[in-house]
Amino acid sequence: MKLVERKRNKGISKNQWLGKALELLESKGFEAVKIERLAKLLGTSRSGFYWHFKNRQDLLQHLLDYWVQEYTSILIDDLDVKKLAADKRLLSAMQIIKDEKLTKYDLAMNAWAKADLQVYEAVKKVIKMRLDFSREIFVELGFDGDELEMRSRLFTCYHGWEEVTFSAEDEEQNSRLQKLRHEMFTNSPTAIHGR
Amino acid sequence: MKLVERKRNKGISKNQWLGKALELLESKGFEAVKIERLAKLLGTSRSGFYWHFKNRQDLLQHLLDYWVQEYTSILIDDLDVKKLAADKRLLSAMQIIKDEKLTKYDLAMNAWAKADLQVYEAVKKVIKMRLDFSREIFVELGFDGDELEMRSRLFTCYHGWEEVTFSAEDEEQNSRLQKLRHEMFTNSPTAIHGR
DNA sequence: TATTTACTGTACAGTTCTGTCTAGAAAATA
DNA sequence: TATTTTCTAGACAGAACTGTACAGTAAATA
Repeated sequence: MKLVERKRNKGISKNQWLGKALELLESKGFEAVKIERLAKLLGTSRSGFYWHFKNRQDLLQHLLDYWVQEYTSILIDDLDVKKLAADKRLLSAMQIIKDEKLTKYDLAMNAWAKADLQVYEAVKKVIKMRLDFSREIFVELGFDGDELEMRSRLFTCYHGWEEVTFSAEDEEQNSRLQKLRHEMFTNSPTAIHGR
Repeated sequence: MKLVERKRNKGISKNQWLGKALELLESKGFEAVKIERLAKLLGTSRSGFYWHFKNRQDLLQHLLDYWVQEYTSILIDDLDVKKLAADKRLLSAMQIIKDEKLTKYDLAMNAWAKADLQVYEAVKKVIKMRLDFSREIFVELGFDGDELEMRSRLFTCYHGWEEVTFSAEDEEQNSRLQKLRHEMFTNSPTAIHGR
């Protein structure tokens, strides 16, 4: 499923409605995703909307499905990434999350999840997928028990929220910090060698 | 400024409007903070609202001010915390953030910031305050340069989003993980002793 | 060519919200 | 006791939004 692409018919396609909805979801939150606003932004009337979707809830369900598919599997199921050794995989993941903006809709989805149980379940599932991905890496790197869990959480949480939290001003510094973070995460267990 | 407290008059006080608004902001997002809904939830008509606030924007401004004051300074300006040595201060901060739920409104505020420049500025300021707080600790612990920056960001980001990202099921495990995290953060520099 | 698919525009009824105004009323203060 | 403060209720006009219905149209397909 690729948004934006058209079936060379004439009017506003389903994907164009979804695309604009996603845009609005990100910039103004889910409560701002109004059919009337979408229509105005697309320069059309609302009637076409109801040809594609049953109602507003139906649209939101589609948005959720799209997000779960395109912003989680894309990294986790990437065959090229899977082939890599654990520490290269960790570095690669950091880079892909950044380059592909995989956390672009995380804020909106998490805020939405507070108000909608179905969204909450989806967000929970996505976090579990990401945690499992991280855990697999840290197991291969020789960690287990609390050490494994601590590192997986720290990695998952940081790379999920870095974009939201810090403005990416100094690209050169960010690249150095990423390398340092990678070293810290792949370092020998804190509990054994630490202190 | 304490919300909830009343001036033993009779009706719905300014703080009661603010309190309910904060509740709604957290659970449903800023777009859901509607005067009509607040009135219904408080069991009154909307007229009193306009006695306390100029309009909806005025209410939102008050919410923002309240958040900036009560959910950032409380830790950073805490005199008891300030007295502690750096590594104890780090541990203490972790605990206070959790116990006092200092990140309770972070999600809502960050989502709101996407749509409102004033909110964006406030959120940015809060992040800067937290980063400065962390940096001070890591300087005292002997870190500098990229190592200092990396640790400050990792700490600030993780403790800002832990609550949102992970469900706090196993309290005993969480406490062990917190200790491990503390050890990892206070460990000798990655770049020098690492590998 | 005839039919189906994929839409568009307009109109309607109904809900929820906004801000303003006016007429109170009870509690606090002078 | 008189006045001021702190509210409440109800009505109004208007904007924004919801979903439904219906008539029409251009492109794709049979």
